Amino acid sequence: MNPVSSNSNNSGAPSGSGAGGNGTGGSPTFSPLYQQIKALITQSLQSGEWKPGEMIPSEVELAGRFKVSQGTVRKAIDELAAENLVMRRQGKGTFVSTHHEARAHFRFLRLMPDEGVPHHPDNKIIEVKRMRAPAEVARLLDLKSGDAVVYIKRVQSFEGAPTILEELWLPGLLFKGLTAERLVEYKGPMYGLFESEFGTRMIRATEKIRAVAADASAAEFLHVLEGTPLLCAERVSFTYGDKAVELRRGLYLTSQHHYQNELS
Amino acid sequence: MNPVSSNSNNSGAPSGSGAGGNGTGGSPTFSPLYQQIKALITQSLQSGEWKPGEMIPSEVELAGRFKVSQGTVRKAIDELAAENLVMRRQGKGTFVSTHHEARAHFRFLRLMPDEGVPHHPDNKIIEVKRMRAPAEVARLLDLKSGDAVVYIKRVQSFEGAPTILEELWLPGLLFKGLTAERLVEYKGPMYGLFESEFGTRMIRATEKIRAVAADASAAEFLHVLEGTPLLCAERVSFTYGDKAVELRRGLYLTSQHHYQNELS
DNA sequence: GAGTGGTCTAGACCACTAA
DNA sequence: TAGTGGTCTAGACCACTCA
Repeated sequence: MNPVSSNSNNSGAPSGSGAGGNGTGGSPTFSPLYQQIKALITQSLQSGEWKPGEMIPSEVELAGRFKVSQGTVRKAIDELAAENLVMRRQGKGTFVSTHHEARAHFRFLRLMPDEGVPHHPDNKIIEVKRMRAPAEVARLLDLKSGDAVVYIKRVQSFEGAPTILEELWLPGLLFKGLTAERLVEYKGPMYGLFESEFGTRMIRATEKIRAVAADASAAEFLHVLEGTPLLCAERVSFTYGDKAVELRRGLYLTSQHHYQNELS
Repeated sequence: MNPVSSNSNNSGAPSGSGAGGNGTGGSPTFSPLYQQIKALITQSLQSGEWKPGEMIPSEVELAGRFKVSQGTVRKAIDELAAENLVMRRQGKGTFVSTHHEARAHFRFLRLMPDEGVPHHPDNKIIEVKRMRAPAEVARLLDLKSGDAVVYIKRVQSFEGAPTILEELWLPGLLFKGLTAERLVEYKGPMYGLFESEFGTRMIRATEKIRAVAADASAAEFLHVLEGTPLLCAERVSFTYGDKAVELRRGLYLTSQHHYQNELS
């Protein structure tokens, strides 16, 4: 239970040479105590010991469990909160983040209406199938070419206007029971489904954005002329441990919407 | 010098009711001590007491100056560092951030080559003039319609290939001496020039991104056919106090480059 | 060796939430 | 009233930089 007893300097004693037995085994990995605590907490999040939406143990309790001061636990949790893995609520506790929240939606859905308030999209599933990963998909998802993947194609509409044409590729091993029926009947963001039903939580993502011309197929789905400029966002999403678990290629019609970004 | 003595609980005494005289005047603004310290430090940054690239006083010295503990100063600086206003360097000190650094460049230049390492662009100034702000520009820059603005148009090339066509609007009051000659002879990022010569430091920005078709003019500058899909980024930049100080409209050719973004 | 930021502790009190 | 996170202090030591 005790974290790596590296430069142990605990207990009021003035200390000098560590009483914890250091300098022996000698794995070359040193890191601050709070980083070790953070890693331990992250493990519990990843293993599902504390599920999305649930409260994690209080700072005082974790401090006792890990045999460190509350301040050290606090710094660990501070970083986890900054990374949106947990959310702190004064007077209540610290809770595991979940995609079943309005706040999380807009972290990953950056398309905003030019005027008016954001609406939730209507989803229409076009296609769901299992297939072998093409080389490019395999490379981005860190799979072997030919490994099983789930392919999803859908259109999202705002106020009745088709606006997003999206294709997704998911590792087949992680999404065994994913069917078109389940996708269709599920209301809410897809990441919520992934989190609840498949235990895979998206933590962060990288996107590469380009402008492209609508081909015949895209033009039909989005009700525009072939050649219409579309915004193309290629996203790779990661879960705990920086493991890639989703490839998504979205085509956005940006005549009434824009991709909102903050630079800081 | 002493920050607002609100819920003053300093000096080892057990304390009870504040000795600092609270509950009298009663401005309804309460904030944690470290936030007040943060505001004071930000003021010094804004006023130029410590200039970009310079070291700010040490935590110990600031703690003495503000009559608070080092931990409180530390928390204030932690947040400023998180907002990229200052940079900490262990063993050396805390330094005011500057745009004259490779690190800062890529926070605001998100266009990356699809292959190979990023290069610095060649800039070609097309036009610089003073004009009266159109209504739309005035609105976004929080000016009155008709106020003086500086207008800049330029093309940026990577490896000889024109890739970015940019228009900028700057408040005339803040950029009085800005001339085409100065822009042409200056090497490096424009924000560096703004910071050094005009004392205006860009802190953060918001961008709205769309896909558009190249018009005749853009097509000519970027050496593409009219109608070619281009990525259009409309940026509003802010300095201290969330004051808008730049409007920028960029057209990006994304056949060999992409806009890189991180979602977290 | 002096000075800086970085880590860690121990303890106090405050602000908020819910029973 | 009890429990939670949030703030603040005081002091110790570590890791790094530089003269």
